[in-house]
Amino acid sequence: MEESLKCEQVGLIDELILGKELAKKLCDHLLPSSSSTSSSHETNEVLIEKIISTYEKAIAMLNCKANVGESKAKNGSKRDSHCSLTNGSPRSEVMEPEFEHKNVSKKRGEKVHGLISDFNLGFFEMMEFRKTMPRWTEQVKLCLGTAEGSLEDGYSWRKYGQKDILGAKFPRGYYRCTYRNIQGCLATKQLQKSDEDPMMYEITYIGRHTCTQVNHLNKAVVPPSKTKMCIGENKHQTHQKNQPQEEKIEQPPETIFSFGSPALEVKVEGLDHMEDIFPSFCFSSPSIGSENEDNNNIFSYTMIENNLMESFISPPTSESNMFCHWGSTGLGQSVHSSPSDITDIVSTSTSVTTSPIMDLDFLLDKIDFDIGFPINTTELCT
DNA sequence: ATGATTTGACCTGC
DNA sequence: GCAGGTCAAATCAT
Repeated sequence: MEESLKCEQVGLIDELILGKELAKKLCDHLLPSSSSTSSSHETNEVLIEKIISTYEKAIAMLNCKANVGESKAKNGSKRDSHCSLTNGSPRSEVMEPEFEHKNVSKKRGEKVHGLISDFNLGFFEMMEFRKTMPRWTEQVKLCLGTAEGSLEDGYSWRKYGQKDILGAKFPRGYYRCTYRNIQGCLATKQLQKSDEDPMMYEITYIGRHTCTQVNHLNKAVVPPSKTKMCIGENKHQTHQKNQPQEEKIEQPPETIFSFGSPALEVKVEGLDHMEDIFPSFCFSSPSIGSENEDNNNIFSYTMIENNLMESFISPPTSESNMFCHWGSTGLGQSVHSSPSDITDIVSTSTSVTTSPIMDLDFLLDKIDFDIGFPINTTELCT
């Protein structure tokens, strides 16, 4: 049993490595600076197909493993026998032909979800996954004249519920990633208005985004740093008037971020590791890169899959390629965006750049698990 | 017509 | 049994 698991794991790793190699090859073909600028279209197509096939195999392996494991693990549960490739919804039932339809809630069993997630986790894996999802809380203060919509964090959320919470004046809003069904992204957040200060919101994020949303790179909420971050030109006026900056700086592990607009102030709590939020985009600066290097190697498989596939398959809609340009040597590489660039980027969060394809250096760096964020946070904060 | 939000009902864990 | 979290039909907005 253990051996077969090992085999699967090795096979999975092999597939992923293969994908990486193929992506590199493709990069060589596509990069203008590469030796072979005369890229053969056919060859590129073949490489792309191979890459896709590689990741499909890897997914299949994961599915196989998941389906085998879950049926054993959850035999006692009311919801057993529902191991299928669902979109992750606990109440979604997409049955494989060989599975009996049992114990389906009268109401909710009626509607069978047609969408099968690319994420392809089995039902019970999903449940377990949710339990272990990273979870952190931010406190966001809105200033006067700022619409609630300004709480947006660069990700696209869809509200799926609202609930009165015991002891809270205001109901709690439940949001999930808009791309949940399309890309299987399980990220959710809960928005709770503070009792004391209606302008203060507590946002609880649950789970990482595995979807490909480019907006968040422009508006990213939480660039990891152990110190306060100020992005933008208003870095000295972005805090609550009655709260000195120094006081906040000395409050690790809570992290406070302010943005170009004075409208928002963000505190982050409950984070053990910054990579919990940005598994693929650890905002390490060259100056702090070394100490965070280990953490930066953490990379979500689904992020690889989603981003990579999206890059090759989807039409180029990237808004932030200039923001994501890594040097090919990886971690802590040269910053293509100067602090002033970043100011521009943040302040024009809705602008769209016209870079035709996702930067391949960027892609490769991700594949190399050497992810660094091109912001020198310490410079910005001084 | 399509997608997002609202809201009452349902499910689960404590 | 209760509270929190989620679903999904109904409704609203574009």
